[in-house]
Amino acid sequence: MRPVMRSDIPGEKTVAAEAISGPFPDPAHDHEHCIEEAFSRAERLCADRRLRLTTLRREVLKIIWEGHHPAGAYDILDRLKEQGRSAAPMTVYRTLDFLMEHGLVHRLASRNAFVGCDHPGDHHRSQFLVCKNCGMAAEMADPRITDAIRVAAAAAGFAVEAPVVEVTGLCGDCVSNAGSISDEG
Amino acid sequence: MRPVMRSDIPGEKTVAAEAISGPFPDPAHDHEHCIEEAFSRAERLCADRRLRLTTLRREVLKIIWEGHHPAGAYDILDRLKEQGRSAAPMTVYRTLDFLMEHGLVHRLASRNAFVGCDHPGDHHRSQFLVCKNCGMAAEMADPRITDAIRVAAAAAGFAVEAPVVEVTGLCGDCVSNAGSISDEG
DNA sequence: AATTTAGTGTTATAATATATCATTGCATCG
DNA sequence: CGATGCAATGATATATTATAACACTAAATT
Repeated sequence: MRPVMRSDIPGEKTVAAEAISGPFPDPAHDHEHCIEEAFSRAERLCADRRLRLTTLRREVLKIIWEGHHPAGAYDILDRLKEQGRSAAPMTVYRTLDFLMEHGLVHRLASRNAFVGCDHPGDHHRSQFLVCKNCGMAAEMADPRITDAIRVAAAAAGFAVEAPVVEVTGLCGDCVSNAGSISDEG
Repeated sequence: MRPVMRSDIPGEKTVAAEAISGPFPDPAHDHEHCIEEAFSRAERLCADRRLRLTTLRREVLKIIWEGHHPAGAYDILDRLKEQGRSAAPMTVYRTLDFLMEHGLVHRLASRNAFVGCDHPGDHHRSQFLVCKNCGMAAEMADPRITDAIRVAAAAAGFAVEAPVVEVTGLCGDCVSNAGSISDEG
């Protein structure tokens, strides 16, 4: 409920402060921490499932977690090449398939782009908010949305399997800064 | 929310019977009638707005309304060519842009495909159910879904502009016929 | 070590979508 | 009516996103 405010400076940086404030990260949050967390989760998940978190997979996961902006497959490819890795589109798509299969990243159908998931593992039903100004994406798992969809679908005799909910709009920061330049991202 | 039943034979064909039964059309419905209705609506809308419903636009709209299955841009292109029309991808995409701009068709981002809209005009917020077995798509405009999304977004300080809701699953018919062959479409 | 399987490299191509400029056709105005 | 302007279409080229198929390597299993 609390609006994201630029005045929330990370100084007394409790871990929780970054996690529970809402789906969008604070603009001033410690992103290195996000990345570290993403890797701990990925490592734990792969260990549990006896999966191989190879160098390539780590590299791709890292690139995706460079920001909270969805990354296109060919953007990822370019970054891999910059890092000296010989890579082709297949390299990227195969790796993304692996990461998606295990819930470590999601694909945004409305943008043909990929974004990291901060609670991988369970095959959850999530929704995405994507700011059309700064490009930031946030994931929610709101049961009221899921339920509303399931109920409406059921009324049509339809059995839901894979709901896609991707909402374009303006994030709190960009609403506040409305009118100013659009190069936040 | 009466289930769709094959026993609804079109004989005493009230206009309403086809329209209000739910988002999915009856499998035995009079589809010619759907097409006619789609064209009356398109003609009325274009007349109202002083738009030109040209031959090309009619052709594309007709192709899209050949069924309730989303059609890919290149499928539409192929059909146009079959009809003797000289056409290139641009032809199709331009025409689709026009039809979408005026709400006559919608694009399904999760399928890169286009489907006719049976209540064009208002810039409505609709949701789509797409059967993964028979491929049929149905449009809903359920305010509970729209509201749930808006409320959840607002809690994140996010202002909704364009919600994309596209649900894959099984339609009533395909749930009923579950286990049988999957060539309904 | 031999075998098997998962992962990656590589090349080619498919599928979807847009940019740009030329041409045609329709509407309107003088 | 013909000149003018603009909307629509034609046509060519190219960008962007994604997959197929096969060869090779590395890791796990025996």
